[in-house]
Amino acid sequence: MSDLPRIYQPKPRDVAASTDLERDFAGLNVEQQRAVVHPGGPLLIVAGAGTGKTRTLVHRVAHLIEGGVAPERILLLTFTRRAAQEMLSRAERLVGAASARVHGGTFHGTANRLLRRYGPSAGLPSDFTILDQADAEDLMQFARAAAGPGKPHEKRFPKKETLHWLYSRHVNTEIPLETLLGDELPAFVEHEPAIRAVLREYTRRKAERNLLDYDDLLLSWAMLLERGGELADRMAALYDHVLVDEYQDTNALQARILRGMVGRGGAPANLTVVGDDAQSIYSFRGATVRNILDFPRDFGGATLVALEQNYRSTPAILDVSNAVMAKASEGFRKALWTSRTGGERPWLVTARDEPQQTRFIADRILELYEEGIALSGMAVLVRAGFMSADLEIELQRRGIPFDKWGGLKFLEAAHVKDVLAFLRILENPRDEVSWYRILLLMPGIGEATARSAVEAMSAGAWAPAAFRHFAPPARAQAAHRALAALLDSLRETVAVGDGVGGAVGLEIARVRTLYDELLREKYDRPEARLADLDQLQTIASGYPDRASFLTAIALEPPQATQDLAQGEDGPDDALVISTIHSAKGREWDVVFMPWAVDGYLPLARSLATPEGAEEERRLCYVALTRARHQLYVTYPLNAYATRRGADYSLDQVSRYLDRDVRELMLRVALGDDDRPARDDAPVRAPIDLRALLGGRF
DNA sequence: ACTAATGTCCTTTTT
DNA sequence: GGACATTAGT
Repeated sequence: MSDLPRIYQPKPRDVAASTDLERDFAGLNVEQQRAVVHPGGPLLIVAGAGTGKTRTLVHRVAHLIEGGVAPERILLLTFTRRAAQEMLSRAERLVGAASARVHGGTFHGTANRLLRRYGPSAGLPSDFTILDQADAEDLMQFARAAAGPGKPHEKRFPKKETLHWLYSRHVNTEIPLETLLGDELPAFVEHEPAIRAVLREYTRRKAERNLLDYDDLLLSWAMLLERGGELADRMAALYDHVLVDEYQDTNALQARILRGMVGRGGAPANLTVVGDDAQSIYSFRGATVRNILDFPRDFGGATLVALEQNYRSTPAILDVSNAVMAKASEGFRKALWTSRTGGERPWLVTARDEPQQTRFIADRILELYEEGIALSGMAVLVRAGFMSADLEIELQRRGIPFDKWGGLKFLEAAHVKDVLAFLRILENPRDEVSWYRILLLMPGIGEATARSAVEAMSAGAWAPAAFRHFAPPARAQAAHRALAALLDSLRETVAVGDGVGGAVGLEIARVRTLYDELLREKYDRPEARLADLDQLQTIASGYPDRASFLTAIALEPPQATQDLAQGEDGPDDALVISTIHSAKGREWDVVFMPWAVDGYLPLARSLATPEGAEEERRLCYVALTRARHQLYVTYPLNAYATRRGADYSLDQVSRYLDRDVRELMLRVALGDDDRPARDDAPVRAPIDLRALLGGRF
């Protein structure tokens, strides 16, 4: 494509890197250049969608290295590890292999790395296990049972998910517990003492079992820095420059970490943050736009650069996006512009019902494909994972390959978690949650037997023998024997395969000699689940050892099949189906946005607060601005959401597509034959009925 | 006393 | 389809 920035193109070998760098630098606009050459001290780049934010960051990294900063003394914090990798590989084309030494990753991944190294001097053993959210909630369940209110729940007590949400929210936002309870969960205010007891118990159990949840990773990092002393100085001295992408989606805790990592001892805070308040969509995780808005205050003397020239989308798409944000209630007022011209108005397609909406999208994808647009150049963006179910079936039926991003169910599936539980107790025999999970799988072992088994092991210092010598009731004896034998054989596998690539895959194979049988009994159609386990095995074989596999799977879940597919089948051409959240920072030639109805976008649940509704608007904006050339927004006229008690109909076009927005779009109605009827000449209503009605008196 | 089977409600977004 | 509560069955 001719309008691709040069930086995307492979660098000819015989051209010196610096020549490339200079030539490309000239292709940046004035604001981008300012950001790139900013010497030091805090820098805030407010970058609208598609304004070359990534390109600017890449150049800044390259510029720093060219200027003599050692690559390993640069830290690049991004939202996903993949984003970091993409930037670093682009930087490599500018300054060569040196950029590979730049430290890049997510906040959580970086916390993990630093804590394994510096934690031991602060009483945190380096072999901690990381709990993902589901694990953390399971552990919360145990804490709830142990420290919660007495057996009969006289009054409703919060469930494990709610307790975990409360804990996480408190840690990430630093809002006091009592305030959170009063504002968000007033029904549980009276339980505050019991809730505190449960959270204490939760924390105690994590410490006792050497477990860290996602929040602990950040919290420990922050606290090590804030405690001061030699350890903090050494961590802060690791980096000369810190760059943070997607700053609008960071939270208060992450801001604390940054304050600790830069500008220690009066040195200039060499911190660059990039973000767009209009794309802040992670408040449910405690992110706050305040981080961006307060940046100049938090880091004195900050330089501000605003990028507003859009290089991604056609003016027609940009106009619609801008119109959606024009009605936003707060935020930096800015409008993206482009020097390009042309482009068709985005379509607003009205379908009769969901099946017709689905058929339209599938039809259109095939048409565009035949016109020469690769499937991988198209994406379908939805508010929530379940909204693409019908489309996925249709695509499968028609043989259109697709990758689904976000809402990855693979690692959450019960059978995958079951198998992982075996690996986890090998890695950390004190992992009570995994023990329970495994024990309850076995026929003849129920809750009571599992509990006494865990107690016996705890008494026996979690040694392998403690389980072997546990005496189960008669009905559970066969199960106990089989499980003990498997665990013993797994420990042998470890001894043999230690340090050998593929050892983890072998362990999984060994686990499956027992587990596959259980799976077959439990499900009528186990094939799909068995295939998942095959895939898990393949993924695991790529890791050098069990510990790194388990850590990777908690921090950076493989993006479904695609990480795998790239190594095996080569570059498959596949359509992308993604949640809007997971589409952040990406772009496609053609974007479809189905379900543009009130209730789904905005999602009904999010409307409880005005802030929630505003975030949904930004979500809509993020989706629209992913499109380069063509944008199709669709909605069905008749659809129903089945909800407890009152089913409600989804029959209103999304409130964010108000009249001003719709006038910028091409109205298309689908007929009974599915043929799109374009209304190419939308006229403003020639008569004003309101005025006529009112004029009678 | 314990496990297995049945019934009921709910289903956002992610490190 | 899954998590949780309840009931049936051993």
